[in-house]
Amino acid sequence: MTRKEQKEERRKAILMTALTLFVEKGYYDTKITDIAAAVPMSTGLMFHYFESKEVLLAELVKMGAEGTQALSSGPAAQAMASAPADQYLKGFLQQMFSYAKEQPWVFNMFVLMGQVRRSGMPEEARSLAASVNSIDFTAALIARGQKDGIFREGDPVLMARCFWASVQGIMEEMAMDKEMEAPDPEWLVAMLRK
Amino acid sequence: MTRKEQKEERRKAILMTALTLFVEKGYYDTKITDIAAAVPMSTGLMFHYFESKEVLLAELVKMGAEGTQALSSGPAAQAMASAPADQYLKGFLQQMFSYAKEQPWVFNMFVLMGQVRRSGMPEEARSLAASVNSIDFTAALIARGQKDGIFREGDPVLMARCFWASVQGIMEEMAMDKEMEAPDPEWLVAMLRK
DNA sequence: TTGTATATTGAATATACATTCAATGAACGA
DNA sequence: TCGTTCATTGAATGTATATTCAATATACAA
Repeated sequence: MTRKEQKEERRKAILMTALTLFVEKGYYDTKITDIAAAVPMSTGLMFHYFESKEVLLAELVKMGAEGTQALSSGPAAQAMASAPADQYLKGFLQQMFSYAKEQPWVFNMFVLMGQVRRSGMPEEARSLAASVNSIDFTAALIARGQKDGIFREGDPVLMARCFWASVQGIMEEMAMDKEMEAPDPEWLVAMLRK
Repeated sequence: MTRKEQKEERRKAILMTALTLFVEKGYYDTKITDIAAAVPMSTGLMFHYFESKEVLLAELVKMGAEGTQALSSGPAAQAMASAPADQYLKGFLQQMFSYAKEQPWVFNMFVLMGQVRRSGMPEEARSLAASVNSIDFTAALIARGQKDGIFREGDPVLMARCFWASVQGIMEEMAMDKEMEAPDPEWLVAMLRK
């Protein structure tokens, strides 16, 4: 393995460790030394890999943004084009909730993105996260569901915002209590149903 | 007005200012100087009224806890005993959402309580907020709704947690975007309906 | 093998804030 | 009116922790 690959690995290890801690304890409560100790590595070395804590967060958010981008253009987006709106959303949630245990980082990333977008966090990360827009996509989906007569009336954008805000709330709850069971995705989709 | 009353007034002003800022910018991003400037008052004077930032937060959380307590034992609780479960929950949400504009502090308090309970925050406040338990109350309500055949099957406790987590998510969204319209409470109650 | 670049460490430094404090002003009781 | 107590200020201090740095070890290339 080349030196560059090694470094890349190490960076990933730091990113994943930080992600976990940020979601578990919050950004401000997670000290650089906490991350370093968890990786593990010396405090000083952290700055060989990331120039600051803010940049580390921004990097995570960038990953999250790219992932989200990929999701809404990749094969999943194709599936959406064909599947009924309610089925698509249920499938998405099913996936995300099961990730909570199998691929915690995907789940944590989702939670972090939401947190960064909302609560007080460094501005760069904030605006990066805010630029990710799953609302328009979902609103379009909801509008289609309304045309098909399966979703209730109402402003699709507002409905989409409420839908994701609810998902966010539940995921944060799950993140803070690892024992908590996932909800039935149908409960959430029922918010939208006629 | 007596000296003591004056002091009490001033304390309340600080508490309300802090509440707003904590919800708008987050606890850690809100500096003592920000609160002082917003009240307005000198930085040093803050400590004449509250011995520390943590205590200030704890005080707010205590208020919130008492308020919640009052809610679940006061006249509202009586109403609940008689009203159908779905009607009760819808009424509660209706109230809370309309407070967002008329009595922002009630709304903000609700948001703050949820945030403190979850994300990384000083331990004293955390445990205070965690001690407030609206879950059991709601779970009982849901169980009754299930008996009456209006709510879907499922663990009432899990359903209650998901319900409040969703409400929390939506309220945080509303808190960060003051322009956002409130959802129709029915959307949320629909999570529970059969 | 040797020299150069990179990785690693932990202690030293810098900084951002919370908190303290000495001084001043305003109210209030005697 | 005078003295005592509380309110208020802004600058000084203390502290936590992010960040830097000089020193050392390790890998790699020639």
